[in-house]
Amino acid sequence: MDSVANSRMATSKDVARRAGVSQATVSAALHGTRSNIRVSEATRQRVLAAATELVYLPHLGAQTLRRQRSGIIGYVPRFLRETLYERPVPYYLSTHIARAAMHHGYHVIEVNAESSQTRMSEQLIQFLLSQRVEGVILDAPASSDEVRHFVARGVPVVQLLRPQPVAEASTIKVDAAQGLNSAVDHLCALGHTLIAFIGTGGSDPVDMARLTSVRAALERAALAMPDPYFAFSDSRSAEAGYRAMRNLLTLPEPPTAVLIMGDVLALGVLRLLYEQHVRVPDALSVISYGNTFAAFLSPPLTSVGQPFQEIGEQAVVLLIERLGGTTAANNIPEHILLPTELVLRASTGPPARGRTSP
Amino acid sequence: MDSVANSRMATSKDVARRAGVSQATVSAALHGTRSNIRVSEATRQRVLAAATELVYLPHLGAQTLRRQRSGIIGYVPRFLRETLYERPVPYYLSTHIARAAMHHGYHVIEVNAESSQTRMSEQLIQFLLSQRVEGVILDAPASSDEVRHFVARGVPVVQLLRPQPVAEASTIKVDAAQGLNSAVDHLCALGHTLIAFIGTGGSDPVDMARLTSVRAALERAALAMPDPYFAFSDSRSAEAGYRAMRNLLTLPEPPTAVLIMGDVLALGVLRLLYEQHVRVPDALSVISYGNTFAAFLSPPLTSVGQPFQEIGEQAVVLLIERLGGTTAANNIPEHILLPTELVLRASTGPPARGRTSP
DNA sequence: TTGTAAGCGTTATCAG
DNA sequence: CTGATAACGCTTACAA
Repeated sequence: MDSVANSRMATSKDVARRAGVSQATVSAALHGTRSNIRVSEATRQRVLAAATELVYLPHLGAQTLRRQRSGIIGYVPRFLRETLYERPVPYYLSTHIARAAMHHGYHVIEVNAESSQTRMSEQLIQFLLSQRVEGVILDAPASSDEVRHFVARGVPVVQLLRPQPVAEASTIKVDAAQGLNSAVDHLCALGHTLIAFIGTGGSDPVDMARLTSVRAALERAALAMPDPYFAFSDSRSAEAGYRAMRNLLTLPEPPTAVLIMGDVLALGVLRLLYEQHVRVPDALSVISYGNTFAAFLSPPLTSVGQPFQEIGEQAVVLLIERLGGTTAANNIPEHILLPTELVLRASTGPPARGRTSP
Repeated sequence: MDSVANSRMATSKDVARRAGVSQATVSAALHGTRSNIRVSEATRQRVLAAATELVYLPHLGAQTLRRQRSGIIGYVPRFLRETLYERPVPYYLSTHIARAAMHHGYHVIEVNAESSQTRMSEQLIQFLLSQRVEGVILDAPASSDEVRHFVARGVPVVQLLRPQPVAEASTIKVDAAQGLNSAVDHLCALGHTLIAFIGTGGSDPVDMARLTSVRAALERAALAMPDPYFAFSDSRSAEAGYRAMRNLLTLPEPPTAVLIMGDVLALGVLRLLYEQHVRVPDALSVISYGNTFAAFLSPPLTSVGQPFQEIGEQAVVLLIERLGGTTAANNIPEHILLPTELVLRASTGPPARGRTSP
């Protein structure tokens, strides 16, 4: 049991009294060399001892108030839902961001309750601003207004993966091309000639880039597939994947391989295939884009992987670089494009010899 | 574009000046009736207008300093890892906790980077304490020391799911019995007589309670299974599930149904079954305990569900109740036991007539 | 109904 | 090398 008990927590004044020094000395002693004030080793030890005895912990609010910085960066994952499968990406980023930030002496506050009511989201953004975060990382922000909430107040922003067009914000995107090229090449090398595509249609630049990459890779392999082999879903849900795959199986010549633009879509695809007794990869090869939980499915999916750790770390670095500049000094946004990479697993193999159906 | 620009954020003094009133009036006006000071509707409007024009947001640090409370509760998920599948529970709780807290006028700070080095965890706990959280919710704390870090400083604690024995902390547990009873009954009603069990051995009270519940239910159904049908794994990982299931399939009379004490274990089981061409539920019925992502697997698993929303909400309620008492008044810990419930899906069916193997 | 002033816990400046 | 002192932004007695 500690002697402090549950009364009021110890303050630096308490530590000062106990060590027989002034409050200022306590502050200097605890911040080591970071302060330009020097304190003798003897008193330094005395202060440290007093601090541990009183289990002293600085009051972050007071610190933030006095220095003009909080040492906190905000992280806003988007489209969080009840279930992890609906949007798994933010979860992965979260730990990498927190870890990287800590490494640089920052803490992360993540805003964690998404709801259909925008009001709540605004409340959460205000929470970050009221905490005086020094910068924020926004994962696929829903609107450019959301980004501007921060930039308008001079808070540096890094957008991830699906950025809004806001000039003042840095971005980190992922280049789908390499990974998808390798995916197509991989399927061709296995001997596939009937390759289908499942993805969201829409005009989102990220989605369009993926489609373009796949089309280009197929053409390069002299395998341009006719339109019916491209299934465009209206959402990224598992159900959409289920429906898309069902349609593809009704084609006169069903595909022997399918490229799916998202692990969640793939979830639905696998469910349909299981129901219909279509074995993977014996009767159909499957590759997903994302590699969030692809490794954990049955069978484990060959997948185009995104470098989540890099994304998280770079996001922190980009942000912290900008915090160095005193005012609007070298406060210019940067843009990073990170490569993707094919991860081979058990869901791809050579096409079946005869017919594909059960 | 806002007029504030990126200089320094507006303070209540700025608002006061702009509205032509004193700082105190601003405070009173913004906190409505919560302050016992009344302010005329006219000036109130003037203050509000000024505040919005300046996009004023209070400085949480200053507020925390002055009132002696932060309005923040901490949440510490445990055993977070890189991948969500290794411990999916915290993720579910997170949004429910945040939502419930906000509903009660609190914010949640979640500590998000777990690492093998304990040092980092301590840093994160100190972050919460330095933020002067008013209470914390600990999900399955790793050690009782971790709990005591908080109670020793008079910070109320609610432990979830796998509590440590610390008298001062409230707990929320789930009662596996009902759900597991229903699970066994469900399998019996379908005609199963060879039911296997996969779970961690160990002496953890939660694990033991689950095993006891299953044993009792089986006996009540006059179906006490011999020892080889109980597979005890050394971990809760997918690999452990994979190995356990592989062993069960080598039994002279393989089971026609299996109860798995965790969705992650089930992940490995499904992978093995897929590899071995054992169809679910045709050749083997599968029920998992947990219902975290059971719905998303192929086939969707019948699962014993835990009431995550309730757990999150109750945790917040338990905490906030204790914050009301001024000092060590009615500051007594409470203990809640919530029921579990069987959720039927596609992974259970009648046993196969003939032999079970491919 | 409103303004004045003090103080929450820290740190930075300035004397000693 | 160390001690006073002021100030960060806010709320709350208390006075007007």
